[in-house]
Amino acid sequence: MSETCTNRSGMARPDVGGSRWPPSTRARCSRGRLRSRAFAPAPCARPPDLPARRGGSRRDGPHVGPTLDGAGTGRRPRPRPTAARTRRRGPAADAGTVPSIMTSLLVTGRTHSCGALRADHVGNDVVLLGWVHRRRDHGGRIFVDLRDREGLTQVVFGPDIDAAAHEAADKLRSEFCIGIAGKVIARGDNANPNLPTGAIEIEASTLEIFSQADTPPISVADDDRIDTGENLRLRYRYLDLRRPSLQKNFITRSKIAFVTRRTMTEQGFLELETPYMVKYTPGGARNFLVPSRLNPGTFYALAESPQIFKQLFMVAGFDRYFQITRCFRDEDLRNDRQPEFTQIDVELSFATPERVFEVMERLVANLWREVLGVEIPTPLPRLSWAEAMGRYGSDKPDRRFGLELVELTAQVAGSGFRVFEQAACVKGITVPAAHAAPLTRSQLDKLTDFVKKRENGGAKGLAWARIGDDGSFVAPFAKSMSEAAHKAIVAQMGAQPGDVLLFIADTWHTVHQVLCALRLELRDLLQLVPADARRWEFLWVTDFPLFEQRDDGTLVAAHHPFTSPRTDQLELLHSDPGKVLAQAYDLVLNGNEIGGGSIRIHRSDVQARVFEILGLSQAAAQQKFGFLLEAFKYGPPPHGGIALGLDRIAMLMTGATSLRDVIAYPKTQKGQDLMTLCPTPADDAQLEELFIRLRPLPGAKEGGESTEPSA
RNA sequence: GGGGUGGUAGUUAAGUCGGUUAUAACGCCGGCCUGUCACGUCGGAGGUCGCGGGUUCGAGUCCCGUCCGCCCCGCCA
Repeated sequence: MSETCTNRSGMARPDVGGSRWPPSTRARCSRGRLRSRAFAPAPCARPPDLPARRGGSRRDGPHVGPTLDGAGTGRRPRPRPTAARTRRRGPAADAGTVPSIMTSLLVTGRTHSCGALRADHVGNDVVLLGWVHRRRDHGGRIFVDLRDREGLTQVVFGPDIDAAAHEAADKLRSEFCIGIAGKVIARGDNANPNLPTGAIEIEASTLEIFSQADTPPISVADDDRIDTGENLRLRYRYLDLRRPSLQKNFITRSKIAFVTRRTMTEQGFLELETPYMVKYTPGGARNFLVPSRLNPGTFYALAESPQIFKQLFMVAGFDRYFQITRCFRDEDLRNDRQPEFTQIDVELSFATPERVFEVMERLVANLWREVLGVEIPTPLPRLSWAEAMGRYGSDKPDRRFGLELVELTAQVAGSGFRVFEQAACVKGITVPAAHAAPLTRSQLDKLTDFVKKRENGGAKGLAWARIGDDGSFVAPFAKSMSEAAHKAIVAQMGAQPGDVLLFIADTWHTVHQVLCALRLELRDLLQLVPADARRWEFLWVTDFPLFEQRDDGTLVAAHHPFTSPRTDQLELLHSDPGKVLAQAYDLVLNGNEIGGGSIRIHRSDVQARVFEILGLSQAAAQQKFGFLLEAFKYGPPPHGGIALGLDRIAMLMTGATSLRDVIAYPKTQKGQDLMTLCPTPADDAQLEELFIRLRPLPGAKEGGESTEPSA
């Protein structure tokens, strides 16, 4: 990267060219004092009418709370907004003119949420507290949709209901935070069937404005109607989070956490905590580093996961552990990846894979039943890694649709078609006639381009065939291939008239990678999974390979180095370690990996052999994991566990399309928090205390530019 | 590190081949309105076209650089 010095300041002020703050705030800085006076609320003169006293209160005049212009007559000098950028709305109350809290509806408290009232409540005197969602002013009637996290309730103001409250309601604007007191009345013919509270409304006798609001940069009321840019949403995250759709997500997320805690506790698991600041572990995901002031020159790492600590809990005899915990990984972000994320972390002693599955299946069943009202049949289906790869080309197959991969290598041997004959592996997908209509010649050309792309696996090409109504085999390469091969392919793929057959011939790896990508592309292209279909295809993928081979031929742990081989394959560990299968498993939902785990090694001889295969010397293993190996000298129980990605589960359960919609304060793709403008350079004094000196930053000019934030 | 895509009023977007005063909707401000519920209606204000540089008589538009958002590869369970 060549932009880091400017980049450093850019981190502090992402939009270096423009002003960081919206015009309204700039206006506030220069004219705030004057404007504040104009909007100074009147002190509260008398206690509010409490609902119980409402009957006799109207004559006394309502408590109108602090109003915008005192008496609302505009007698106070009100500076005319002259500059283009001046906003109408000033900041909230000046200090010193805050109304006495003793007179506030705050003291009365709310009687109901804004989503609670129904026809049954007609006649009740109620107090509601919330935000102005929308205001509709008809002169003699002002309607306000009052919003809190539970819903919307229509409040109506009128001169005949309460003149002063009606007059004050004239000043209400979007997102003012207010309280109202009044009587629930039936709406009769005017009921709004689109609102759960639509059968009733509140005739407001009291209005209290807790705080005013500038015109918000994000329209809370329009919620899903306007797709506000991600940068604005993140800068004003607290407004974004006011949107009912996001509130729903976080209410769901909270339920998920609650049901998890209850279900795990019911199953005998203890909720135990592990440190976030831990020993740096090389390998795996990149760690965030935390310098230690008390130990100059040394660093903690932020935990990638509680992995080792939960295993030590097993050594400690806690038997069953779970934790809803944050994990930190300094890797590039994605739509479904954040640098800090939350895991449901689980470990149990005397574990077998089935015992882990049983526990997690109960959790899944409870979550879907209690959060979504959906029954998930258990046990969940299982598929070995080898079968998943063979049938779907993926270790996290989306099984909401078919299009399974069909092995054709044997069928095309000796077919005469060189492209197929010479390939190490040939596989195909059958697109049934019912879905094949969009696969026109030009569309097939596009799919050919698709499979050639590097990110999709980089196949050399896509071979296709169409089965004619008479069963004929129609393909560009048909004449290059024997009739017998046509028949063999059709038979193997179970092709019917009208079907379109797609083939990839290449290395085993390429064929599976490409067909996996192609399969998912066809899912979207042919709309094989309707977006509104709430289908939940869970799957355990089991028996992962213990090791993966790197390009240089060395083996690395596919899961992590403490993963146990299958007990029936300990011999292979010596004879052919590359073939050893692990007691490792993933939980997959609709093509998303939502969890993964393994049975751990508890035998020191097996662990030693695995380290040996990984090329880890005894000394190196001792240095990295000495404390764990030492612990395993003292009677470790056989154990294993799993971690579920809470964020991804929340994303799928809420139907959110991004992790950012289920994480309250997420980071951007560059890992920045646009609301707090983080990260920022550190004070030199702070660095000095840590004995840290910055190296020249990439792109820095000689002599170095200031890295101080310019804001 | 790489590929793609976007940045125009408070917001969401349009802006043709480089050419008059940069449009629209919503929002905002003022007036009217007693049954709306995305209220209606009349009037008004509102722009550093992300930023910097260049080409040109002339740049929102073309070129170079840069910042930021998003999607993806690499990376990462």
